[in-house]
Amino acid sequence: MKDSSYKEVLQEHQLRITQGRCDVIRFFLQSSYALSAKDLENQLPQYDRVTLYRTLHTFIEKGILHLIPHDGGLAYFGLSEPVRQKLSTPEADTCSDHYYQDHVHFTCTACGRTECLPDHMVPEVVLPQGYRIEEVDLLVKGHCQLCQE
Amino acid sequence: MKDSSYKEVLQEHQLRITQGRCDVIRFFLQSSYALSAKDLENQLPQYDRVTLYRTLHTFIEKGILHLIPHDGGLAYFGLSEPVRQKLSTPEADTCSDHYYQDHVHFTCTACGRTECLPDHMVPEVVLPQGYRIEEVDLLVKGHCQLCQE
DNA sequence: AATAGTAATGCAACTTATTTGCATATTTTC
DNA sequence: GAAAATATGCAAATAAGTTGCATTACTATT
Repeated sequence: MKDSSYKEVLQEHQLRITQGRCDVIRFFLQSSYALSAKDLENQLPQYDRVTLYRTLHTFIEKGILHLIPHDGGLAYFGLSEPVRQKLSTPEADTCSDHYYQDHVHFTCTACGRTECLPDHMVPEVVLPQGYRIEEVDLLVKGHCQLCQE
Repeated sequence: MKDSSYKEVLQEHQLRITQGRCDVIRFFLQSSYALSAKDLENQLPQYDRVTLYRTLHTFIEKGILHLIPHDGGLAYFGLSEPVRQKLSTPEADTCSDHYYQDHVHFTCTACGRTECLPDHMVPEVVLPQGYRIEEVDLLVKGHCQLCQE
């Protein structure tokens, strides 16, 4: 993966290109799991904690990352699917954020890791009159493939 | 609602009956929304923060409350459905925790409140081979009935 | 009803997560 | 390459949640 792809992602979102932001995106891209601020802190010790937090916020705002709902404690983040696709298959047309809002998140109660399961769409939800749905998250807990006894 | 009902709930879960625990249950029962530790702290200032945290943990362990996944840093809690039903309609048979694990949670992005929608069950989820599902949460975000413009 | 055993509470202090203000350094634009 | 705008780092603050320990309150039993 060339740095130029990261640059594109940042530029498309009106963000300045900095080493830190590229490193953060790279780290997310390389991870199959959702990451917390703590994870960034551990893996990118060359950057200040505060910078990492601010980068996370900026990326959430811009839609580069999404927040993954969880039971409390740490906040977890995942690369948004359009960005991951763009960076994984640079040839592909970015077709922006067409449908990929809602997918399944899986948290393993054994190893504690959370992953996005982008191939599993969330079934249609019907709510009572008067509710306007903006986003749906399906959170599954259990044991992942690696943690079966 | 008589205090005797709260007592029953506590007794059924092998917990000592204290004023604090009764007050916490009452507060959850009166609220249509999920509550955080902060909410308890504000509404029940006669109790120490630590006591409220411990009460929440105990109630989660015993199944009186359930944790509600959430985007932010705070943990949110809701009365578990069998308990709510028992306390709302004391005549009804408690038929314990038969099916009521998985329901829909709705968070309003305008007023910020989260509510349980116990009448909306979570649809069956199918994951790839090798995953063992233990629990499913469906989290919907949007505007609630009171927050339509 | 008194009591002994056990569990719950309050307080102080601690840890961990996250945020804010401000001075400095880095990007971008012209 | 200089000016304007934005990002970073540091220090310090706030906020959420936890732990240890002494004290108090509940419960089962006398």
